[in-house]
Amino acid sequence: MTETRYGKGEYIFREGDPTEYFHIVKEGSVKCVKSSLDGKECTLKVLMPGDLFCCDAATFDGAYHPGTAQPMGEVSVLRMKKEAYFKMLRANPDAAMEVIRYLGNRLNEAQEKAKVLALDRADQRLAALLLDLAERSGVQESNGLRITVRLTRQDMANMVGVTTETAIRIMARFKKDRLVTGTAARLVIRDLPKLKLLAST
Amino acid sequence: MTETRYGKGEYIFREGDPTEYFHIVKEGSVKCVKSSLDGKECTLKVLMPGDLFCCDAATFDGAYHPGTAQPMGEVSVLRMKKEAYFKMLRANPDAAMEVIRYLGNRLNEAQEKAKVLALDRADQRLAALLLDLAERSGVQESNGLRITVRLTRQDMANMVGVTTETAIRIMARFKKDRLVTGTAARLVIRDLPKLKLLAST
DNA sequence: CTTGAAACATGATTATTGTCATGTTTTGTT
DNA sequence: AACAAAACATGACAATAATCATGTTTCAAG
Repeated sequence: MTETRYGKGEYIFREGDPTEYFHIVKEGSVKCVKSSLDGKECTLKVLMPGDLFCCDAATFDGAYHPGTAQPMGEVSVLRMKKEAYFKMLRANPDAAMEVIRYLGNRLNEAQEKAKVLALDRADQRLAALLLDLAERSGVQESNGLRITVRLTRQDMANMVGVTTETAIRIMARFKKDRLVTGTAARLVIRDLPKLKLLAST
Repeated sequence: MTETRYGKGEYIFREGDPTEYFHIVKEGSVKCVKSSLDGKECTLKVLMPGDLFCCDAATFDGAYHPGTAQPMGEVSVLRMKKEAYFKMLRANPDAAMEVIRYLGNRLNEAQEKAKVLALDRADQRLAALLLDLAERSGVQESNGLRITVRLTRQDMANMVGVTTETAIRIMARFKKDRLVTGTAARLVIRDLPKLKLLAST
């Protein structure tokens, strides 16, 4: 298990690269991105410390990465040769069962995301995203729940399948309605209950 | 491993039911459905013989089913108590590794689906659906590739996140453009290459 | 072979989101 | 502090898809 550091502008791996390693996030956060032929991008998930690179399940059965892993700021990643990892799992039923549970959870999550994309309006999807981020990376502050991952409006847009302009407009509305404040550098959720209501209405 | 048969109008399990069994499709096909609070439904996947109920990954780590499994016509399903299945996996590294690979593939598939829902237009999503079905259940016939799963326009709508009317209109256009013919009972793909082109443009 | 229900179809209208254009503010770097 | 680049913002307009209404065809059960 070796540790590697990545910085801004680098890639941990890119869509189409051969899958040599199994990865875990140690420090910082990592974006999993897929792109379509016409250049549009879609961010599947933001990984946090402890996450396996599940957005890249190809590690488990595939020769090539189906998406790109991009550091958000400075990150530190642990990695292990795929073969060694598989050997370890085979010798260690507890670890294998743990991975099965983990993948099952990620699969449920991905399907929940597909449901939201299929059925909900843009503002509901964005509300759902903010709730997810709040849960996974929020810290309580005097004026609300601050999201510690730095996300621009464009990042949010890519995560919920809308254009940057639409994300900006919806966030402006959220701000007007006092649901959130601030931008990428300092995003604070001010009214969690209302956001929850919106996401599920 | 016991075999159970289900017919029209029945459910194999419903969203919210406790997860007691692990399931595999033996014969026929099964719809995995999630619904939102306001009654809208979304079909995540159509399972075919040999498929694990992966659309319901909760079996692997969750107390309740996150979606409903509904037979499409007459189906036969194999099932096993969850505990017995886990015990088997724990004792059998080959089987466990197989499940890990399987879940990895399903996860990639779900993420690909999320990407399509996030970035593509309704007609492209429908084209992609037809291609997927053709690959998984198509049989070559004189006039094209017939899809053996019986799918109404409404089923298709639920699978790509549009309304029934929109699915009907798009299918009508596809028919006019000689990409497909027929309806639920007998759906035939007449121009696979053009459909592929549309799906990725 | 009826008959009722489901599936398919189509038009008119509205809601939602994308596109393009342009301008301001913030941020990070030298 | 000056500057460039990125992020944020907003308006006008177009495209896409939802909604509502209504009618026809197909299918399956009795």
